[in-house]
Amino acid sequence: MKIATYNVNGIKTRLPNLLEWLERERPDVACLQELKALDGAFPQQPLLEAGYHSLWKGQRSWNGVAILSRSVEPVEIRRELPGDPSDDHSRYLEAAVDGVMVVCLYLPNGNPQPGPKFDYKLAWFERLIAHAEGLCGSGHPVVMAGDYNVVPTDFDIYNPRSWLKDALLQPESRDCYQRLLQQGWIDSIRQLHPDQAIFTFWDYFRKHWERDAGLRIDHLLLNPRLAPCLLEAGVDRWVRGQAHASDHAPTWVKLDRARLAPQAVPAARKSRRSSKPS
DNA sequence: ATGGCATATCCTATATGA
Repeated sequence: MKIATYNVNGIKTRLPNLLEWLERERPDVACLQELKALDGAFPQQPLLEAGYHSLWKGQRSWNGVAILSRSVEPVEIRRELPGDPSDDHSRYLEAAVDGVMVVCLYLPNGNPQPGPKFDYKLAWFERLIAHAEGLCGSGHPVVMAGDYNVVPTDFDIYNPRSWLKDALLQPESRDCYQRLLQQGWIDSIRQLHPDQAIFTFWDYFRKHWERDAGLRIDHLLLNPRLAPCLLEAGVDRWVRGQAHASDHAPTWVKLDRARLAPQAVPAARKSRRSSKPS
């Protein structure tokens, strides 16, 4: 099972790139961010023709997230990150897909920093940490995939020098990310490639792509139940090199669900094992 | 301190992104 996350930076403009990627890489699940489109403008039909069911949550101009699934329909669990009913940004979707809980998130960028946007980023992150705690220990296999807008360490960027004041590298942002991992989540890419600089984003300026001057900000976190299934993790870099590309590349994991450990059976139920149903 | 580029919409100008 291949699960990917891809910040498309505008799904209307990016649809040809998205369809080409889906056709070539055939992910089973794709979490998309930055749709930048209203619900009614989501390209449901072209995606169905490409073999993908969709759940989506749009918004005019900004944000917007979707979960695509091949062969099976994703079952929606929630469309909002709990904790602030006044938050009207479309940044969160949660669904069950073929036995796996899939979270698709688009964490606020937070620039300029300091300021209200950075405060919003940290507040959103705190809400995520609070909600993720329950997901982590739920006993269900869970993947939290998305654009976290956090460069976890200086090893995850070509050169931190010109980004030191950026919201993506601030100690507060990194501390939130570490606190998430401390709950028990596995950072898939880092788990399998501890010594390799891997990037998922290259900005449009100053020939960053041509120079491979990138950042790692798109992450797939696995909870302890799902972590033993991790087989491979990587970035479809070729997508970033295409004409009219997003500034992000799709990032993915391959999972072997046969490795799912049997769930702990509560003692009260376990004791009934001997009484056969008639 | 600014800008480099790309997306969107209230589109020959401005807000946002990372």
